[in-house]
Amino acid sequence: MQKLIGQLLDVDYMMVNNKPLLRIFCKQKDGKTICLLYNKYLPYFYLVSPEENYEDIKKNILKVYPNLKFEILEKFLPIGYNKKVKALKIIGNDPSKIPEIRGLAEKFGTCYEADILFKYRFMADMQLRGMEWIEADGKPAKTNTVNCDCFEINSIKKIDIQENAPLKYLSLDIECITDATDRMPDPSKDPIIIISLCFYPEYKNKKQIILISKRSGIKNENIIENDSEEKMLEEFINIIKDYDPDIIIGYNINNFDMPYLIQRMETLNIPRMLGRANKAAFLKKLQQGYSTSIIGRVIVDPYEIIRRDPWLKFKRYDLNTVAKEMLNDTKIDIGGIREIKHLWENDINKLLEYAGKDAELALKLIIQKGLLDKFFELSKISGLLLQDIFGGQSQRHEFNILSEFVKENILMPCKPTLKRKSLSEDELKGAIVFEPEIGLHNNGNILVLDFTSLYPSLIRTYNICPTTLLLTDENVPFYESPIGVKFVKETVKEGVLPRILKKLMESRKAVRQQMKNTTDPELLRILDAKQLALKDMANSLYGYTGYSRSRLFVMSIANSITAYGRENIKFSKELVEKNFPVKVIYGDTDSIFVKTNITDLEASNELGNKISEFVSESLPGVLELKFEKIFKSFLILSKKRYAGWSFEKDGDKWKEKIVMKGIETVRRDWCELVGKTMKNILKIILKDGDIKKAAKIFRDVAKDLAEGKIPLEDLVVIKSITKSLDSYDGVQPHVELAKKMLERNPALENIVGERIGYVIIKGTALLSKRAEDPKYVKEHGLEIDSNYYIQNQLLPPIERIFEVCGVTTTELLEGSKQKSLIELIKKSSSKSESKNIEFLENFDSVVCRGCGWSHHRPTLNGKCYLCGGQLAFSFNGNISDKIKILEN
DNA sequence: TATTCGCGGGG
DNA sequence: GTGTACGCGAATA
Repeated sequence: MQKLIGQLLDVDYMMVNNKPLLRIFCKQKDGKTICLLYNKYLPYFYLVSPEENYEDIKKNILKVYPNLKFEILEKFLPIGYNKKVKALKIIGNDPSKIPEIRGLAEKFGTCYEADILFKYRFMADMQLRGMEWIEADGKPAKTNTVNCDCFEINSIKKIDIQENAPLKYLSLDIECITDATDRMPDPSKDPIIIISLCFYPEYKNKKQIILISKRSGIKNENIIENDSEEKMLEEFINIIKDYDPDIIIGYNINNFDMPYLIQRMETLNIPRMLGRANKAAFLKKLQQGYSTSIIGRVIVDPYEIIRRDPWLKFKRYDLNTVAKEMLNDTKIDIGGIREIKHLWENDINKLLEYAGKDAELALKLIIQKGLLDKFFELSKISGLLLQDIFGGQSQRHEFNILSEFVKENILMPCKPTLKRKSLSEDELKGAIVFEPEIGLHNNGNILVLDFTSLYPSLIRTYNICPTTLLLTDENVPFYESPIGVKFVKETVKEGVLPRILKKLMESRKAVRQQMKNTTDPELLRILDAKQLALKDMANSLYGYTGYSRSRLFVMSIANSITAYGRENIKFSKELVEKNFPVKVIYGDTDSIFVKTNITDLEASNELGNKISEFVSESLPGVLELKFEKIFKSFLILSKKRYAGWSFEKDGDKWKEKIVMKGIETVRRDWCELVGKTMKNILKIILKDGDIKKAAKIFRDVAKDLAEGKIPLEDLVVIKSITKSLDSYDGVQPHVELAKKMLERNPALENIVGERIGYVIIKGTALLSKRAEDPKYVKEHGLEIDSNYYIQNQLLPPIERIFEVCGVTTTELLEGSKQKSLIELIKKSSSKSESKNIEFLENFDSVVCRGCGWSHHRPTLNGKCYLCGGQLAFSFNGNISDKIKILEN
């Protein structure tokens, strides 16, 4: 017997002699992988029915499944306080037979925990967690089913070790060739020609190896030539086995490289032995996309991580853009994807360079940017295995809660079988958003105060949990939510959710404290990832209670949380306004914006702290209203859309910046000019408070546009051709341009998948037909349609900003020295809204004379899209006489 | 205004 | 494998 210590990487099982044998893959401190084998654990679930029925039920089930075992245990139901029941534990042998047995059992009562994955069933019962350390007693075992040292173990338990074992990372990228011109390559026909691999740490002193499927006499020790695609794939499998990575990385690997590799191996009849056990890599087609599992390894897709990270906002998420933004590095330019075939035949070195760089970039993103740090921590905090942490948040909470329920003898419900849309009649009522005082506020600082993690704090304060829900009249102290739902007080029984949150929030506090006491950058990075993971988990638990497919979905609980939230924020608003010479001009969910009559930063800071202290003292439980920052000027357009010039104290210095919420400056369908101009204008309005100057900036841009002084690059809009050109139904500018370009240069041949950048040029044709290639525009000296750029690109996002500052669109455009501009707009017949420019100040909405519908802005043809009736201007509810303008 | 639809990344 | 996405803009009624 020996003591084994390792970090938990993966768990699976195999059937041996009709019993499951668990295989627990762990990483030792020195980086060596071991596999622990455990055969003393069987699958089971619970059935709840009146106790007197259990003997009959057993007999009935045994008739069909004679090998099952039973126990009757005392348990608590998950929903409702103190609901004791006798539950029938049904113990099976083969985990994969459980769904079938459940089907039968469901005839006799309600099943619990009948859809917990076997590996998680085991982990929850043993209180094990993904990426946490375990200690086991075992002796060496021999098996040919696993590719690392194995031990047969008798016991296993979690132990506390902070550090992480060193992991091995392999990044890969494949290249294919196809004859098809209008689709992606097809693994049943089109070969893989290159597999490029990048290692971290190095493999046999190499950072990189590139495999190719033919011999062309390249002399390079990092290139391995093969006689055929089959041989190349076999070599690939050998390298995986030999290097034995823990993490496999690739850009969009989940939805391209992995599914392609696996399907290709299937097509060519190559055993897909990529994992640490004798089990083929497993590919599953989902509704949309794929999921691949490889025993003992984790597949990591930087594309998915980056796209889902709210802090990483880019215009596009292709590897080139992301690498440029995050690494200041780029892909190798081979002049379009259809060049691959040409390079494969004529310039293989260039192609190898290209493939090599792609794998390298994907690896760099993960390693240099520490993208996995947070996920290691999330795995530890939620208990999920690392490979499952990239899915949704609901699974993270589910396992965490299950582990707690196991400790407290509470049954976990099965996932609700999702019926139709309306599971219940009442809906989730959301948070409160105060009606904002629209416009520019710059005559008195605005203080922003936030409830620190509002929903988690509410759950803790009022002991909100399915397990504390008071369903019957009992003589115990309770909290009653504003919608009349009762939860027993923590003095009676602390809820599971409040306890989980307490743990999450208190460890976050501790981690942040620890961060203040360290300067080691490596440690700081890990600690920051940890506190972020803790914050994520705490903040998303509320969402889980209101998620209709949650195992613990109770609408009245989710509604109680938001109701408490509304109550507390309203209470705070009134308290602040009653006790201080201020006015709350806006608030959303967990924040209030307090307008003061002072402009001094230090004085504002003092007042902010005073308000925070005063309100927090009056708030119940762990609720706290924190003073967050000061806005020297604040521009609010509508609910959830504002910009401000913020000041935050950092030590004894003030840090200032422009913050924006709900106001976008980057959008796929906008050219660069739009964002640039917007930022510029907002800066001037907020910092200088000079609206006239801002308006002048706008007019200058308009003027420069008309005079052709704006660089073409700032006017380009880029869109992709996603399918063959004739399969597009409507007319879209980039599609029309692609057609044109093809006509001019038939050698382009395949344009599908290409990104087309276009500008709109002057002319009388339909807008879409006037899309043109910027290069062509330069070469032929064509004139861009400045009117289009003003009306369709600049004006829509910017006019609202000026409008709330009291500048009408008329004024905005009139001051322009380019008098003809207005004329131009008036005459332009394609856009009726342009014709209204002159009269904008005379109406506040556009109403249909037929159905009375109030439109936000005039429609293109001047007719109501609901009933086809004529539109008319309306001011203060009165329909204007100037209908003629529309009809002209 | 509500609701559905389709797409992203990759070769 | 006792399972499986999501969020958003555009189009449509």
